Amino acid sequence: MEEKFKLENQLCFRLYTASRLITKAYHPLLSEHGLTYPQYLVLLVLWEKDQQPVNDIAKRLMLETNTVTPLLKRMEAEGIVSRSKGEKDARQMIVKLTKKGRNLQNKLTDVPEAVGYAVICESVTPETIPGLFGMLDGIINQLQQ
Amino acid sequence: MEEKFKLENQLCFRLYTASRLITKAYHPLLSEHGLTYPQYLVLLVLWEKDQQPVNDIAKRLMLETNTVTPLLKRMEAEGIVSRSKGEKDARQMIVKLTKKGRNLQNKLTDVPEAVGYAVICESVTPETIPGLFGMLDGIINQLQQ
DNA sequence: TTTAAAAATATCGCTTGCGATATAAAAATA
DNA sequence: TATTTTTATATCGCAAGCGATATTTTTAAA
Repeated sequence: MEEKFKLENQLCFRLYTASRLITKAYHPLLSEHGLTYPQYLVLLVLWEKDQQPVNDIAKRLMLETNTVTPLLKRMEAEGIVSRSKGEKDARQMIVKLTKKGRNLQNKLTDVPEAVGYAVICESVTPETIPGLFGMLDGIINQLQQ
Repeated sequence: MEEKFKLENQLCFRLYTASRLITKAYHPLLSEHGLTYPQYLVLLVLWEKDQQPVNDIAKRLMLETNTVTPLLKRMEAEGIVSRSKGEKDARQMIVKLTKKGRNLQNKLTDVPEAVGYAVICESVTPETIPGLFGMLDGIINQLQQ
């Protein structure tokens, strides 16, 4: 068997696994409030800046609109956001936090820290994380053509 | 807005995005041969060691069997693997490469290198990758309780 | 040896994620 | 102004992922 095909030598498999496992770590913290991880990401975006068109949210999360649109519809059904046609540009759908969506920030105040602690280990510490961020950002930049 | 909720400070979002984008980079190389990325991972596992029960494959990929079973069924339908009941243990399903499944290794010989080159950038080089692997392995170890 | 517990798969239901494509509105061009 | 192109969303179909649960077989315990 050639080295290049070994699972241990695959960067992608590590990223894929690490990503899935962290998302899993979020699960109990988020599902308690009826949220999924991608929905939480949408909230992070809207808490930073409310009232954004679908496209801006999708770009920020580097997702396609055909992923984000149904996601937002489910969040609308949950009463977390509202969606309304843009006034200047009738093509746009402006997404806005409801009171419930805003209040979730207080309820989730411990989540970032809890997950942060969960990943701390010998090779991942406050000192090494900036380097990790830099490499992941490098990969992301390289791949978003 | 608190720092802890900013998208830029989230490790998970970076992993999630990097993982998705690399998987996307694989897509044209794999779909050409009728494969998806998770199916390619199953092939990596079986090329290393053929004839494995579902559970061993799932453990190796750190996926649940309820993800792997349908995946393997689709691969069986494509004629890439065969599935048969274990002889010693009738609960097991032994997964075996077909000739087509084995031959795919030759057809995909350029894939690992192609994707490897695609991610090389200033912060991700042959010198820094071992450090990145170490940190991702640390996270993975930490999270698989 | 019955019975209970554990292990290996599988089924179900739901949310993502995305390629391909459609629709409607705005912008650019003729 | 009429037409074409671009942009913003949305729809469709399919393959993951996974929590919850069911089924079958094996192992352990009573």
